[in-house]
Amino acid sequence: MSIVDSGPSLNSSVAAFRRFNRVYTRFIGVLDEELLNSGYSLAEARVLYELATRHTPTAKEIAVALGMDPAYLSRILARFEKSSLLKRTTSKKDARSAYLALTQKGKSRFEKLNALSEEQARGILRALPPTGQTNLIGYMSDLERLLAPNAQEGARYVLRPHRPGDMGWVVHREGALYAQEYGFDETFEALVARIVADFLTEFDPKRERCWIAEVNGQNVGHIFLVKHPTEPSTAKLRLLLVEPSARGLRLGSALVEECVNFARAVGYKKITLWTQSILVAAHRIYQKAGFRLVEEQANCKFGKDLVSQTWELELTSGLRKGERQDGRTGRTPTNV
Amino acid sequence: MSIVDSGPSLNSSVAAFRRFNRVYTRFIGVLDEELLNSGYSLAEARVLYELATRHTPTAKEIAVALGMDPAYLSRILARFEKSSLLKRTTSKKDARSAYLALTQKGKSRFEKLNALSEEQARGILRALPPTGQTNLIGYMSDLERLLAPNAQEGARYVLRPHRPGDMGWVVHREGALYAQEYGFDETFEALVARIVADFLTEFDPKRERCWIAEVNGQNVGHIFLVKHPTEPSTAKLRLLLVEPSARGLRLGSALVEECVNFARAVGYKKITLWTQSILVAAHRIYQKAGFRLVEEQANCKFGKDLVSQTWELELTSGLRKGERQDGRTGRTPTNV
DNA sequence: TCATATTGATGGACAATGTCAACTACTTTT
DNA sequence: AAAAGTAGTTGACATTGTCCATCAATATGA
Repeated sequence: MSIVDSGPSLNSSVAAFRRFNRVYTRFIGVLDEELLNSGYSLAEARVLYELATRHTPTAKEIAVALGMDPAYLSRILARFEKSSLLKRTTSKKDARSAYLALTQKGKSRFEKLNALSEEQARGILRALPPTGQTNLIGYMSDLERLLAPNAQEGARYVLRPHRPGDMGWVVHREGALYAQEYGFDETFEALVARIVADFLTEFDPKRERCWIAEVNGQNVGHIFLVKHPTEPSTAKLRLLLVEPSARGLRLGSALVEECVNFARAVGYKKITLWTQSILVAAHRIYQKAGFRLVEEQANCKFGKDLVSQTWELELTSGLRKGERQDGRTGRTPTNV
Repeated sequence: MSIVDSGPSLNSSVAAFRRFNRVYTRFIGVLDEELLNSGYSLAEARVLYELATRHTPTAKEIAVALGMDPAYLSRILARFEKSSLLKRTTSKKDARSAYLALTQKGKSRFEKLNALSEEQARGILRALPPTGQTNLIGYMSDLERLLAPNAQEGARYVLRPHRPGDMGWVVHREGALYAQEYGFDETFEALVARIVADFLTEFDPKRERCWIAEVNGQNVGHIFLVKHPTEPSTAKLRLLLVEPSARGLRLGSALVEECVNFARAVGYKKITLWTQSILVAAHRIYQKAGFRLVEEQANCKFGKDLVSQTWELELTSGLRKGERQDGRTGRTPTNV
């Protein structure tokens, strides 16, 4: 067929790109159709959304945001005002424009519409298997980032304690990621499984903790702080991981910092951690947090020749959160 | 802000999903706007596209594909015919419908439009760095696959052996699902973690196996067959799970059948399994596969009062795949 | 076999959606 | 202070899409 491109990869990328646009146009069309039962047209619904989510916008602002004809918008706004969903206040700075704000009634109408759309989205997400859900959201935010690189602010992470299923997820990601990036074999995944099993069965909430990092409701990283098996005043930091998709958020440092603060708060005198020499990105994080490399040892593990390392951080020095031991800041430790 | 949901993670997934839809709606809008200089309306362009890429479609076919009002389509087609872009041939099978085909002129018009859209796509892709390009296309086709799962096939599953990361996934889903549906506590997840750790470290490929079920590339179920710890001629079936999203595909039976066939093939005489009385759906599957309940025992596990069960299947009877021991078929076992 | 749906396609009427250009009332620039 | 520009509005109008009724052909079934 002559329409279908042939040849090298840009062409087939173009074809894939266009096909996706067709499919997604259709998909959005179906979503929108369902929302049309709400009594508002699509254009109205979008305007309502912008009105509700912005702080006293002007008409211009909304027209630009939605790529909408100002005349058309003007009429929609007039309609909203007439049915008292909207109040306009003429700007004092520029008497030509007016600040727009929803009335109580307008807000409640929006809430209804919003709930409808949310319910719809929820339905779609629930119909997918959990990995499908995670992937969907992941791909979407990746795409979004590629298409609108400026509006990045959406990527804020949240740290939370572990929940049922999280330990399995930890094993899953450690196993998959280290196999993919460093060729570790399945004995590594088995080791992680044992570590988390022990963590769960011997968990001491007062002196141990796991943090899970989420972005957009998806797990993107984790870290553990556990008691040292023999030394009561020493804690072990374990299983630090940050998903490739979440790199660049300083999430690794945030996780380590969280651990160190907790360890200090519950009275540990020292934190040790065990890692591999090839995990260079992690070393920078440990270093910045004040850990020092104290031991190296070559060994053959996880199907690879590796050099394992032990790092330590003394907590007795009176250093506070944010201060460094690596000498890169000029500040001297002060009192506690 | 009152629109932004708070609370558990499905909500923030929903928010991400909706945000993406807004962003992409806008993006497609911009793309479409540019194409409007071609002299054809959006609807016309889409119809033209369908006409060009299908083999002598009927109007119905196109209306369905585009989710379009048949009357509206009818008018567009009439316009096309009038400007001789289109030829209609009344069907001999059904004189109500007509086969549609572009004329030479129609094809050339389409080519122009197509070239325009292709140029546009090319422009967008070229503006991205090469990795961005690859990623974009990758994310798009992944998304597509998730949203429009293989239409003609329906939901077909694939069974495959385990890969790195799969054991973690097993723990994750067992932990999350049993916590959610039956309120099991974290000791259950710990138990599963130990089981899979042992499976990995003592794995005997000749006599043991794990099957992972996939639908659309997403894990949706699993099962394990392992050696009995003491009886060499006995196998243990473990960790059968089917995701809620994949129920109704007879996946559970397929997984058990796979296990039983494998056990028979490598010479086991008996399969036992350990389960809980509350897992009723699974029992039907075991029963259908010929297992019999041989023992029940009340105990307190996983934070619940439970009755655990042992089921057995004898493999010595010469039964073959597909035959039953429950007497529901009239067939008598034949030779093997 | 004959009455009764059902289906594919179309036309009329009409509502909704969107566009263009002109205009008002202001603000900024020079 | 004139000229140019901007936010918002209005009228006229074209486009786009929807609903309903209808027609002819076909399928269904007592």
